[in-house]
Amino acid sequence: MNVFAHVQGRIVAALEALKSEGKLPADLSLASVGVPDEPRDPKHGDMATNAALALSKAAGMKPREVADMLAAKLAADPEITKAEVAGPGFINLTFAPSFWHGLIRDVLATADAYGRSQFGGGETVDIEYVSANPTGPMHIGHCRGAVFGDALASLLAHAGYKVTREYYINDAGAQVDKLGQSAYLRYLEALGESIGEIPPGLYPGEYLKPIGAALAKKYGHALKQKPDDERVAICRQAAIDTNLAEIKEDLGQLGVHHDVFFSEASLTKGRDRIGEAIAKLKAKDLIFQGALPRPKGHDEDEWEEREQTLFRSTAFGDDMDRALQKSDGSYTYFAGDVGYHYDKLERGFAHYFNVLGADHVGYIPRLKAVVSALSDGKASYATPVCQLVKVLRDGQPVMMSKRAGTFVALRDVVDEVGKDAVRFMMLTRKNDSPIDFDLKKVLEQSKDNPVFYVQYAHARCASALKRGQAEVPGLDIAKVTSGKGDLSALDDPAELDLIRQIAKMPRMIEGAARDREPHRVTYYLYDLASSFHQLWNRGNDSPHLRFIRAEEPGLTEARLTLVAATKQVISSGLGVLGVHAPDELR
RNA sequence: GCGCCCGUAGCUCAGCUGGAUAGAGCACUCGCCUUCUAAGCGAGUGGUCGCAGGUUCAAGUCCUGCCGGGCGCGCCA
Repeated sequence: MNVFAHVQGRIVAALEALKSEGKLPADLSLASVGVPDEPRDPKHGDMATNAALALSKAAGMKPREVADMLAAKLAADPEITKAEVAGPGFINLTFAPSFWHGLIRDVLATADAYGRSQFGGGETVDIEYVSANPTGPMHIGHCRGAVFGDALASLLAHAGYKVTREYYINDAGAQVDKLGQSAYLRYLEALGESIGEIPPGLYPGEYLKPIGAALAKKYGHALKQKPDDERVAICRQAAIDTNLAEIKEDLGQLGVHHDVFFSEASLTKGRDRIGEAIAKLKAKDLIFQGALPRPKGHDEDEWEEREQTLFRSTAFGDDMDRALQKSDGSYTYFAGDVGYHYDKLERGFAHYFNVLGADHVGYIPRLKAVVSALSDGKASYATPVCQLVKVLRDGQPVMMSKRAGTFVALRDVVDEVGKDAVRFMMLTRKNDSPIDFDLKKVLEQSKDNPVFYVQYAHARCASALKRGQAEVPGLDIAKVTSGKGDLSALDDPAELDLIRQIAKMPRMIEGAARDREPHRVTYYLYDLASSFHQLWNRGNDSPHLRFIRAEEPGLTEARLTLVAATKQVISSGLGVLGVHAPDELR
């Protein structure tokens, strides 16, 4: 149950009643009546609605006038104990404790389904993320997009969308040819030949050595006899396969899984989807032969004008038209993306997401142009950008340089701090803000470390339930965890605060899904954990507030039911983030 | 030069469909352990929400301009 939507329904019903009583104009549109909000100041009650303010103009009445009528109507609702008009025309609502107790029962009855919604209406969504080139291991820079894309995917799934997670493999083009050449050198090396330095432009990484060794084992000296392009093709495929397997393993350790791995090379196998896409664009008069203008910031003498096949992306707001074929006639990388998006559109999703790294922002206008052109502007296509991750150790930047081979491998980080910490920390910022990721801090077991703080709250819940069962003889734990017990003893303001926090989850999920902001889940969980820790510690100063009161089984039952509901919400919230909710911390 | 993003407390950042007195953590000051985990909790100090206009009953939030910072910008991938 989403209590905010629930109360909105009550408000609309009250307004309809006023309309039929002739107290409000019968033709008054209630579309501007929003979801009630939680007031900033708790003294203002549990929820506030600005309905009177929003309607007064259309109703031709003073805001206070509308508010007074509406408040009187709402006060008659048995769940509402107080409906007061305040300020310019807000109505502050206070609910009976039984209203909140019902929510707790609902949480436990629906369990993991609490917080889920039908917001997405079963619409299909395709999310492309990671798509790291299979030319080497994953490094820390890839991991933010991986975690963000994965969390966004499960968030949307939670909010009622049907989600496909997709990875685009760049296994065609010049870079993978260079990869093949590099692997061939490592193969020669494995056969005992002296290869010297890896030439500039090729991949010098150590990770190609085992690939070369495997090739040497499989082919012996036979590869050397084959023609150049054939042996490079063999080495290329071997390197791609191995690298991709490594990438999948790295992603698996991070808890990231894709439904579809789409090969760039496959675009022109069987059917030539690049050609088909270009033909389709050509029919729309968006393809032409021409020369690109010299971009600003380039000297005239280093600029050579060339005639080539271009896509008219300027018709869609891009800075310049984009090349589809190189001067030698082969496709550009962009042409591959044209074919790929053509294929995606053909598969027919309601929404498309393409999670990109900060270094790809310049690429966005042409992607949007292609999708818009191919779908006649009909496709819903978004390209969330993940900003850079700055890796620190104890406040000091960890130097990263591909050339020096000192980039931070994703696997090393996951091995060092664990999947949960990496995932949670990557979601503690909006995707378009840069992140500082401190390897030391995420291992701290303290309040400074939000991962720990939230997991600790969950562990405390588990501990309280366990002890309750052991220490309170008459306690029926099944009654507690199913929410079937008597909750009337839950009336302390601190307890009701925690319940109100729990009540926010469904709305939070919908808002986060609507705005594609998984980071809101982490903030929510932090706040929820904070409310729980607060209540727990109230028991230090005021023993009568402790969850477990051996001499009062009824009270214990009610309080532990609240604990069980808290545990449930933390657990399913962490589930959206792909972070484990442990029953105890070591 | 152009495009995108960011600018909120000393620092790092939240702020949801515009709503009442702008929030959290860190840092700083003070208080709390014979306790269901003090691996924590409470209180206090601290802000012209970059600047200037505009829309609105109401702007940190929407619009315009400017200032400052980040990223990107030919057939690379």
